[in-house]
Amino acid sequence: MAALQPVRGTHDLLPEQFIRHRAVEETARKITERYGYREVSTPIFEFTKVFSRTLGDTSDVVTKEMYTFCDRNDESMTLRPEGTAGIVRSFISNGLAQNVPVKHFYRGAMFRYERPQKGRQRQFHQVGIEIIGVDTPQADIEVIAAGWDFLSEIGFKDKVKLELNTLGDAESRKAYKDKLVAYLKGHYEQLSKESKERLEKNPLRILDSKEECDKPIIENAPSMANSMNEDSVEFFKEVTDGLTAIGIPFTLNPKLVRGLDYYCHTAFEFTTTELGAQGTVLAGGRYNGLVKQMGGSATTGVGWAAGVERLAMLLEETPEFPRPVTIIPIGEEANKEALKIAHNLRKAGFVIDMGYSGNLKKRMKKANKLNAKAAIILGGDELERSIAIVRNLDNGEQEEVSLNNLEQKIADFAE
RNA sequence: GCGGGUGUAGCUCAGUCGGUUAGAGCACUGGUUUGUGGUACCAGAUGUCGUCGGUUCGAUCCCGAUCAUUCGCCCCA
Repeated sequence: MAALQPVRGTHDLLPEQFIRHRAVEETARKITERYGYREVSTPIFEFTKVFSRTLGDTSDVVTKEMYTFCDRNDESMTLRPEGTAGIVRSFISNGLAQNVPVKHFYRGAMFRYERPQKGRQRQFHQVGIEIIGVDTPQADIEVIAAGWDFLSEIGFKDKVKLELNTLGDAESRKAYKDKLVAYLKGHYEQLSKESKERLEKNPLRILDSKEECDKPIIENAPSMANSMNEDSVEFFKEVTDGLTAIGIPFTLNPKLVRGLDYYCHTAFEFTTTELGAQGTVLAGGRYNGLVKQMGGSATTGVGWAAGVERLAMLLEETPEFPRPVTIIPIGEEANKEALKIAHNLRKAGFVIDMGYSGNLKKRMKKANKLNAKAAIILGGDELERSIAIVRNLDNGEQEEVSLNNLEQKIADFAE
């Protein structure tokens, strides 16, 4: 029993599920392509240090959620828990600093050892984009706009809400962090157990706490905005002005922070209330220090990632599979002929299904279940006369068609 | 990693206050219709009642563990 179960937190994607995933991924690819993002694929595993170095050694992702193993050469490898680190590594490995700005789209499986629940698997899929090498707020605006267009295109315009914040540049961020920690230490005893831990690891996260006892403390905490230096304020203003100019609605959320250490300046999150606790559907931000931190020359980046499973769940309708035309041969001779006919029709671009077994009735049923548009019935009698019966399965009308005209006839069903 | 719920047919779920042949709907198979689907009617098949252990004369039902799933915390896409 146990051996035949999929590993905890992993799932098979059968056709009905997969077609939803594909709709999400393809929409993302198509829309971001309009913005000039080109698809790339980086390995599903990397040297462990690619992630440990970049995600921050205190983040939960690195400390307890990575699938890390030693290969036969005793090198530490890790299944990627997110996409940005791999994209940045490939940016450096391939010397793409020559080609900035680099605009890449990616999709694929990510792995995190977490406790599974709705919208949270151990193997899950993300689509994402990164633009590397543009320092100005235009890139932030473009990236957010691409995300917004993508979500609108799959029909979630009214289901998601864009929240926005700025973490400021390194200087502002450090200044704020110091101020916040000093403040929180003054209220240490009243903090929740979780927040006491966070105070060491990632104090900004406390702003996001849902613990009741933390809330009044957070209310009166020094605000991030007051610690922003002039450059950071100006940068963020350009981002918000730009979004307003192109009509993308957003709400400012000064408590919005990022889980991974490499983010600065713009942080944004598209959330929904329809998925329970896992409401974040697409999130990202700017990461100015990341490329350098990984060993490249100082280059800035912005990007986002979206959870494919979460978006697929939000999809109201399952997209339709292409409707086939089913060929139903009866008898040995017809079987042989059907093989050729099917082959030719497929080469001509039609979706052709073949009824392989059972009597005519069974095969008709099967054709109907596959939502076939038509059935081509080919028996001994028909074969002798070089015709086939073409039956329209939507209205039940059928007619005899010469084998020579079959392709033309099937073309009538194309629409 | 922590706390709660759930686990019975392929799916959705009922049920047994612990008692010997465990049910329904949908789906499936066959038939009414021997070369014509969708509708209708008739008939049929299907379960180690998640797994392991305990209590008991007897456990699918009670207890424990375990696995999975789900909700929340945590974290995050």
